[in-house]
Amino acid sequence: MKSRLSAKRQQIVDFILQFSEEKGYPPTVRDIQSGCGISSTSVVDYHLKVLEKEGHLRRDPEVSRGIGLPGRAAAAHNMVQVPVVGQIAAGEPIPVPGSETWQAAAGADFIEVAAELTQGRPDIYALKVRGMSMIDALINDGDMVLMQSASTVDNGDMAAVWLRSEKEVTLKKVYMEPGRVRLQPANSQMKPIYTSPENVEVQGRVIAVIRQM
Amino acid sequence: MKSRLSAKRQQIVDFILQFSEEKGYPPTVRDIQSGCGISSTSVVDYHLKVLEKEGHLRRDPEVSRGIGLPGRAAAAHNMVQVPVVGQIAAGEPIPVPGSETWQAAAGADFIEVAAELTQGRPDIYALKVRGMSMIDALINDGDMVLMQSASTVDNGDMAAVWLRSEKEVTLKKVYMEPGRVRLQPANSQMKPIYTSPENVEVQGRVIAVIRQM
DNA sequence: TTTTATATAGAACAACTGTTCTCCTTAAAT
DNA sequence: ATTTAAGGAGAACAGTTGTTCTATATAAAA
Repeated sequence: MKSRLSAKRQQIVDFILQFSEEKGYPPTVRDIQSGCGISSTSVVDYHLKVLEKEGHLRRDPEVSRGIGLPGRAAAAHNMVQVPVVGQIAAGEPIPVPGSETWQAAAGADFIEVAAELTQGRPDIYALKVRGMSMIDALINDGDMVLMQSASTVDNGDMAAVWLRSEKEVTLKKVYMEPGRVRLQPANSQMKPIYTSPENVEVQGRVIAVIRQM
Repeated sequence: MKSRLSAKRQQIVDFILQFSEEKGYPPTVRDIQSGCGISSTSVVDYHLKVLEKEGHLRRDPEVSRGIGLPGRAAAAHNMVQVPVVGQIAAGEPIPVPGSETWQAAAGADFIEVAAELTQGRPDIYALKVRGMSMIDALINDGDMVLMQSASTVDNGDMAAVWLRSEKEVTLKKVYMEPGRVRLQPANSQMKPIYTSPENVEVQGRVIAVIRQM
């Protein structure tokens, strides 16, 4: 379908690519005209028509900047806006955003993270750690924790659990054992905590930790 | 960091995002108008102006479809490709990429991080932590450390230092004190190490730590 | 009540933009 | 020499599109 391109047409394709990358939207016919040193819009249109027929690009008729280069959709860098819904500290349950509360939390901020980090999972939110109570999870004051809402977790998942009797939230690896729950700190030098299943309430799964100096 | 949006404005941002993804180019004011059920173009323009002032999008004046969402189509500005140049372990100096080695490292991987994390600093690279020797810096096996090349650091900076006599690299907060150097673990419960200035060789400054579960 | 900030409408303008029409130029093929 | 194909130039048209002006509505603040 695609044939080799003449110098001029290759220049046009290159220009469209570069323009799109730089500006975030495709060029107009006249952008291409001045960008490639062409004297008339009709010449640009002529080349674009050929390029489209040969399959080198796609045009939406009568749409301004309606030019698309194949394969550019996949090249889009994926970023995710993650809402920072609150802080996590030892003395209180973590704020889990409900489906509606999601939008409502006043004054909420966002952090941008690579989609790679969330692995496409929905309902991700972030918490800023306050205090040093999570230090045995290798998480320090000021760290940002990416969370996924969950009431249950798989064995070995790092999770935020609320300990009812201690009235404390903690980040630990959770292991269900016969008759009890083992909460294992991320720091293997530290000893696990054992407690009853009734005492633990899983509030979310830890997706990632980001610490900025 | 961006503030929360009203329902209508959130709808507009969502529409721009979806439109851009689908079509490959941003919508016009009138596309947004019909797409969001707004009765006048001036209302769209009004909301776009607010959204731009609040930093939720960027507009190129008098340019058709001149709307750009941060992190999406024109993501090149908001994302940074950071090369993962190697691993960091206790037994060896960290591999610092030279200006030319930068491109040369065969099979080098990259991680995409938000530009927010690097704060525009150049010469950032990443190291994957091997082993548990950095655990007193609250850094675990498998963590990704963002580094900036540096041979000197400010007092209190978290840095990668090579201890000559111990033949060991470690991540600590560095404090220059009269006649000695104090290496303070990030975990304040742990005791600092004191050594001579001749024994420490600063290899880089820690910008951020990313841990993925 | 008056004022102010926010949000919505409708209309209109001027510039932007895709498209098309006619008229060239060049080079190879017939 | 004539034809044909590919490429180019200039102008003009009509629909598109960003922008602005004026007017209205609502709710909070003074």
